[in-house]
This record gives sequence, C-alpha cells and structure tokens, in this order.
Amino acid sequence: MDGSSFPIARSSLPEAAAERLRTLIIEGGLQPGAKLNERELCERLGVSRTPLREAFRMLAADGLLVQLPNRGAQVVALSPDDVRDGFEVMAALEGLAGELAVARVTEGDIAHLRALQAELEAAHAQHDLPAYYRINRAIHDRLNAIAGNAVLGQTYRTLNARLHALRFRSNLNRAKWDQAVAEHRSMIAALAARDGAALRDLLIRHLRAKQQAVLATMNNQDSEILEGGNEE
Amino acid sequence: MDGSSFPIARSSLPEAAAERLRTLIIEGGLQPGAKLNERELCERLGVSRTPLREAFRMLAADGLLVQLPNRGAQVVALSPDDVRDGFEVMAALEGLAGELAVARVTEGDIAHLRALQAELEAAHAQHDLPAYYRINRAIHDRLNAIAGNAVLGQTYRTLNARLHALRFRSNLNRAKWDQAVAEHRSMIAALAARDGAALRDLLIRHLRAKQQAVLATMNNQDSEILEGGNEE
DNA sequence: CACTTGCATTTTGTATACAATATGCCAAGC
DNA sequence: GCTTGGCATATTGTATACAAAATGCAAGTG
Repeated sequence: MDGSSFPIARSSLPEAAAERLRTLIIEGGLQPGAKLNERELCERLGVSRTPLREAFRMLAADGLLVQLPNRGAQVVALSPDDVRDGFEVMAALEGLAGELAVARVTEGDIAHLRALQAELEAAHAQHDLPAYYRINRAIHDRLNAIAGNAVLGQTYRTLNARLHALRFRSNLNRAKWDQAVAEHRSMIAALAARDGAALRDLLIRHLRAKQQAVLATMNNQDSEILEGGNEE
Repeated sequence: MDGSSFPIARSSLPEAAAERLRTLIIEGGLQPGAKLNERELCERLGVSRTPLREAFRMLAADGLLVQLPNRGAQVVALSPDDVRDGFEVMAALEGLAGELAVARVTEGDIAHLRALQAELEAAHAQHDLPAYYRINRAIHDRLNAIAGNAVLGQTYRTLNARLHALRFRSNLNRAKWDQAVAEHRSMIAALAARDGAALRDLLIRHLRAKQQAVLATMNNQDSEILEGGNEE
C-alpha cells in the first residue's frame, strides 16, 4: 500500500503456489465449486501442505476460493447476485478512476491510450476477440494507473480477478461490440477534454452494459459457462 | 459472498487469533509499524505458530498488516497518501451505497434511520463524542445494509477496518461537527425522497470532509496520532 | 423399506522439529 | 575511523507427525 519501499520481490513458495492455483482457477483447470484436496494438490504442485495452506489463505483473501472450517477449500462459485453486485462495485470504482485520471493525465498518457484505442479498433475490424479482450483490459488498467490511487488499483484488481474466475464468454454480438468500441472512443475523448463527470458516466454505463451481457449469458447458457473457455 | 449457506460459524483457532489481533491493532495494543514476533505472540495468545501464521494471512488480506518474506509481519503504517486514497475509494463506495439504497429502501428503514439520527443529534447536543462516533457508524452500516450489495458491503467493511487501524482522533471542532450532523439530516431527507443522485453527492461530500479532517490531523499532530487513543 | 447409529476411513487442524534466511556483532583491513 | 567480511544468534520457512473432525458405509432397529 505504501510505495516508499522496494523489496526484491523474491517469490516465496506459498506465493508461487498461489500464483499457479490462481492461473488454474482463472483458466479453468479447476472448475467453480471444485473441492480442493490438500494432499492431492501437494503432489501436483510439488510443495508440502504448510505452504499450500498459506496459498489457500491468499486466494481466499482474493475471493477466488472459500474455506469451510474442517471441510477444506473449494473454488468459489459465484451466484448471479454476486456477479450483479460485483459489476456494480466495479462500475463505481472505474467511475472514480475516470474522475481521478482526469486530474492527473498527461499528454503522453493520452497519446498512449490513443495508440491502444487504434489497436482495439484494429482487433475489432479483424474480429479478433482474444486480442480485443487483451487490449480492452490494457486500456482499463492504464486508466487505473493514471488515476494514481493505490487503494483503488488494489481493490479494482482483486475484484476483477474474482469476476474473471467466472470464465464467462459474454455474448458479444456485433451490435454490442460496435457499441463498446464506440464507448471507448468517447472515453478517450472525455479524458482528453479533461471532462471528469462525462468520463465517469461513460465508464459506469460501459460497465453496466458488460454486467447485463454477462448476466444474460449466465442465465441462458449455464452449461456453456461451466464448460466454456476463458474470455481472453 | 453467497448468502445461501449458513454454516455454524464455529470460530476456528486461526479465526479467533485473528480477531484478537485485529482488536489489538485497532485499539492500539499493537502500534502501527510494530514488528510481530511469532514466538512471542504465540505465548501471548496461547496458540502455536501454525494457526498464528494463518491469522497473519487473514489480517494481511484485510490490509491490517504487511508480511515481508523472511522478515515476518508488521502492523501496517499508513502514509498520508494511503489515507487520501483510502478515503477517496470509501467515498465512491458510500456514494454507490446511497444510490442503491434509494432503490430498495422501505418506510421501516427510514423510520429506523430517523431514530438513529435523533440519537446522533442527542449525542451531538450533549457533546458525547464516543456515542456520536458509535451512532455515526451505525447509520453508515445501516445504509450499506439497505443497499443490499454483498460485494459492496464486504469491500466497505475491509477498507473501513484498515482506516480505523489509524486510530486517528480527527480534529472535530464545533463547526465541523455541526456541519456533519446537518449533512446526516440531509442524507436521510434525500433517502426519504428517493433522490439517489442527491444522496450520492451528499455522501461523497461527507466522506471528503472527513478525509480532509483526518489528513489535517495527520499532518499537524503526528505524535498524537501515534500515541493517541481511538476515535471511538 | 426407511431411518438411525456406530465404526472405519479420509481429510483437515495443530504442534513441533528441522532447514533456510536474516540480523547484529566483532574483528580485520583499508 | 570507516568500511567490509565472517561468524553466532535469532527468526522465519517448510515438512511432517499426531490429533481432531468429518464423511461414507454398513449393520441394526422401528
């Protein structure tokens, strides 16, 4: 939280295990709701139970898995309510990021974002969904970085990871995709114009649209959510 | 996150240890920046190192302490920037809570809040600062509960605990106190009128005022912050 | 035949021994 | 006199043994 120290982040064993598990959860190697057997995972990850359990704690803190007393850990399975709630908070956080970003943004930042926007539009034109998602995420991360609020960044990343664990394939039809790209263009314009209120509103609407898309996907295609691939 | 299960929350040993440490940190038994020696704490809490370490992880997740690899844990010491950032996020979260609460509030809720407001004004009239803080917190908690967003509630509580760990004694002079009480009255009016935008703005301004007060206290009275008692 | 009860097995929780790492001190060299 | 290297001590990190709890199955009972 305090940016004044720079420890050489040597990855400890629990940290490494947590990172591996995080990837497994987000990329689907571990299904939502899956029960995590400690001894079995110990063998698979090549660590003993103590560091594995510390990794469990870290992931539980991130909301990626839940720990039931005397009954072990399992991958979190988000209910539609959780998703609705999560996106509502995400929207508020992104809105704040927009407001703060306006106050600190430099011309260099704007140029950088415009370059990313061009990449985004190229991916859109080529129907390259994975690239689109990757660049989309880069833009939102960049905006959060410009906002320069460490607590916001931390909160945002944690919540984002939790929602990503859904591995939803939001039903991005042509119309919605076109609209999302247009919204991105408007956002950068608002940022360049230093119009915090407008940027905030755009970001909130953008997130709400995504919320609706994801919820619709969840309700209509439960099986695909459970079995489908990652959005990225 | 999912409210569909109701396990008998038997407090596990790590949980109990974490709760005890949390109290020590918030109430000042452990100073910000204090290094936590595992063996020493084991004796003081009457648990062995394994559950204590799990408690450390939980508190680290809440941001109440930081864990440095191979160098143990220490109570978090928030910088002024952290406080500024934390309150900015808190303001955005409370604003969202206000907007959501408007959509779900019942007449019963409003009656309950009006009763709390009466208590708040009584505490204010009697210059009872501890009671004021307690009731103030109850009102904000209530508002979050009415909002009915579990993710928001969780995020809010976590961040709140972290800022409380400061044990700041915000410099609440007469004018600021009067204003805060008046703001509370306006909030309840906005909620009763189902005016989400107004409530949101009020809450954000309210939090920003508190942010300013706390930052002023931090900058002017460092020694008192470090040695002083709790705000509650 | 459904339901309960007790036991065997599995799994998680805790304590502790041992290994790896960091810290502080003292002496030797510049 | 200051810095640097190495050693002793203290502290954290990891593995594992043992204890406690949960789970599943089977036999007994209404």
